[in-house]
Amino acid sequence: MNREKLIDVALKHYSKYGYNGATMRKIADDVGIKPASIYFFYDNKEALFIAAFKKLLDNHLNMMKNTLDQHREKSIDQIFIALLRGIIKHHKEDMAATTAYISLVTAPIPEIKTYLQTHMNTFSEWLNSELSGLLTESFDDINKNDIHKIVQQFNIVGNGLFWGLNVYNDEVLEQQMTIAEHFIYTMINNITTK
Amino acid sequence: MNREKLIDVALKHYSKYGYNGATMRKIADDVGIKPASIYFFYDNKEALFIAAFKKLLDNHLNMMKNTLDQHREKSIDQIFIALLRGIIKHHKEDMAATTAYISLVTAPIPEIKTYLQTHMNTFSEWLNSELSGLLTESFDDINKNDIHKIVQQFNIVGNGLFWGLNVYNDEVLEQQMTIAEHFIYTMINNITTK
Amino acid sequence: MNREKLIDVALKHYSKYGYNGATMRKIADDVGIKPASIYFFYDNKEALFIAAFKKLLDNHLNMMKNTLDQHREKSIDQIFIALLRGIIKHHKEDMAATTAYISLVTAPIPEIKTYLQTHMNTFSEWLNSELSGLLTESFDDINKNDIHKIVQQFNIVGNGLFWGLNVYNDEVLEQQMTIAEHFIYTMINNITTK
Amino acid sequence: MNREKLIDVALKHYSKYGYNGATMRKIADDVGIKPASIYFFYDNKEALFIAAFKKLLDNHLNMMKNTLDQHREKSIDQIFIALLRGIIKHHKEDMAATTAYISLVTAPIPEIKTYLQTHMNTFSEWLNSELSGLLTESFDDINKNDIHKIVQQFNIVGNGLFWGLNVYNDEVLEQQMTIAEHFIYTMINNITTK
DNA sequence: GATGAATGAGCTTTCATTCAT
DNA sequence: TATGAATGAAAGCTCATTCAT
Repeated sequence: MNREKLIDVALKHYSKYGYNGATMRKIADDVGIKPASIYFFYDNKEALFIAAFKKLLDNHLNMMKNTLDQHREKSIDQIFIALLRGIIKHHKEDMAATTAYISLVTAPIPEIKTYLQTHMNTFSEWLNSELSGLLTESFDDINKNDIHKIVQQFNIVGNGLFWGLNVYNDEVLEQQMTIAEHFIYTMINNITTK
Repeated sequence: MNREKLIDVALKHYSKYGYNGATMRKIADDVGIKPASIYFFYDNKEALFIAAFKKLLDNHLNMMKNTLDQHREKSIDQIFIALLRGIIKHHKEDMAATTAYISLVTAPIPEIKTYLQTHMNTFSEWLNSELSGLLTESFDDINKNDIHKIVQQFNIVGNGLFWGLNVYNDEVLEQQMTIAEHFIYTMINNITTK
Repeated sequence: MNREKLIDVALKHYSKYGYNGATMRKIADDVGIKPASIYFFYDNKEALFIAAFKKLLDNHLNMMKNTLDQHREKSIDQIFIALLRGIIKHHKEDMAATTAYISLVTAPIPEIKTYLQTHMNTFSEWLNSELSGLLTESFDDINKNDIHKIVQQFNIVGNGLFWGLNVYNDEVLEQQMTIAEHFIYTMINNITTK
Repeated sequence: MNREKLIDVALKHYSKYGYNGATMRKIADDVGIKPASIYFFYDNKEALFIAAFKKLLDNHLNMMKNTLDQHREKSIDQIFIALLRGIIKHHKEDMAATTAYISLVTAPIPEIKTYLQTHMNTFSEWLNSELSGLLTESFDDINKNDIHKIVQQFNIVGNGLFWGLNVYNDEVLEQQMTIAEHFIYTMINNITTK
């Protein structure tokens, strides 16, 4: 279907050329239609990209939710590690989406920035509450402060791996993933043995 | 001087609007000259931006070198922490440069990508060798493998803070910085007590 | 139709102002459309002019072919004279095309020069073979060498009249045409009475 | 000297790129000065080119005068042939000047066109009167009408060779030159044997 | 004599968008 | 649904020219 295809191609071009570099003509060419035809589906360029970014962020959120659901039955450290691996795998598999995602941070459309901000908050809150829930379930006597600290640690490591994705080659990235795993083990172990 | 001013304004506009969104006219307006005058200093748009990006990356490297030099006499954990704080402070103080830096990763000019790659390698190697040197000086019996591991851990945390810079508000960021400090202490402590 | 009209106007402006002096804006104005619209029909300025020059040279060739066909039944000297008169008439009637044609010799676009060279060869060969055929039909015992000589003489006179077209006024030109006629008669007579 | 060098380079660029294609910058580069410096020697672009064209046309006239003077003592047919050979040699030796000369016919500056017209008349009158003088000296009883006819014939052949210069290769051109010689002989012979 | 710096005007071209079909 | 044709606006860039030094 064209509506969907348009969004995918728009994202691809956005990740390659930026918002102003992604032109209606090139997108239309890539989809196999004429530029004028895009306007049947979307009112204008901005509307097309807002739809595209919405999908991008929704995908990101859904991926994390799915990853979490698939590993819910595992031990807490395995879940944390699975989430980290999920982040990396998801972004590696669709680097176009990943660079698009990064570019959003510097997007020139105000509405996009607002939308991104909202998404970030939603995502943070969701992750925070999910990880908190998991930790409470696993450790009876864990206090709120420790939970908060562990979640933040997870965020730092997750973000560190994510940015590394764009900066290092596969080999270095895998080394960092291994180190991150050890880090998770130590983190969880610290709670247990307290 | 106009040559220098042009570069700064170009970076500002790049960080705000991306490469294609940063127009010669707007840059010229901002500098206070006419668009045609830019071409007296730089052959074309690409040349201007390459010069700007070069300066951006050089600044980044110099900042890290200076930060390190200023804290060289301190204990190893204090140096690591100072570097992390230096990264954050430097990027916070010039967010325009920081978003420009991030955008470089998705820059549409091939020559830029190559230049960025080279810079990244230089930077990584420099950081790696400096940190390795510091660790060897501080701990007589530390082995190569452990050094490598610690450097990578530092990279993860540094990158995590860096990306957090663009995603979280000041409060959360400060929390993460505190956590990162604890992390550094633990890391160094682990070596000492081995 | 605009595609055709564009070509004609482009030629007119080329003959008046040269390649760099013929601007897309002025051509568009003359056709009655906006500059941007030209790009719907032709990829760029060069493509437009190449199309225009192609038509110019094709017209020239066709005109010569038609002139010849219209006079084929006449005596050989009358045919030769008709061709000369045809050349002059055709160029006089469309001086814009004629000056455009002359300018092609000094055109700054390499592709044009190549195309012109090819056309010139095609034209020369066609004229040579046609005139040779006519001469062989008219004179049983004429030898190859003489044919070649006569064709070359015709070329000299034709070119002489053509260049005179751009240099002399109508009166002088008509005198030269009369002289050229006498020249043709003498030339043909020489064969007959050999 | 720069004034002279400027003119030569200007002509070269005019012959290559046309009036609008010959830019002050490129000319300055070629001469080895800065564009602003041209304005010390010539008020503006038009003044520079008018000076250049003036020199071009003067050279042409002088060349013809010299050629004639060098061969004045020869027989009339040899003089005519020498003039034709002189035209070809002069133009072949400086094709840049030749194409510049041709381009003048289509020059976009009105003042140039007027100047060219004047030159053409001067040149025609000079050639006419010189050739008439030579013919009168050589043939006592030649009448005015015949003189006029012969001069015009010479013009046709001269112009034919000249245009051939731009259209044919060296081999064909030499063939045409030979034919032109025969033509001159016949022409002169016709008078003698009348 | 020469030029560094600057600019108004204008160039070719691209862009998002429109609208009748 | 889709597009051929068109366009206003603006892009990057070049040009001839000026002028203080």
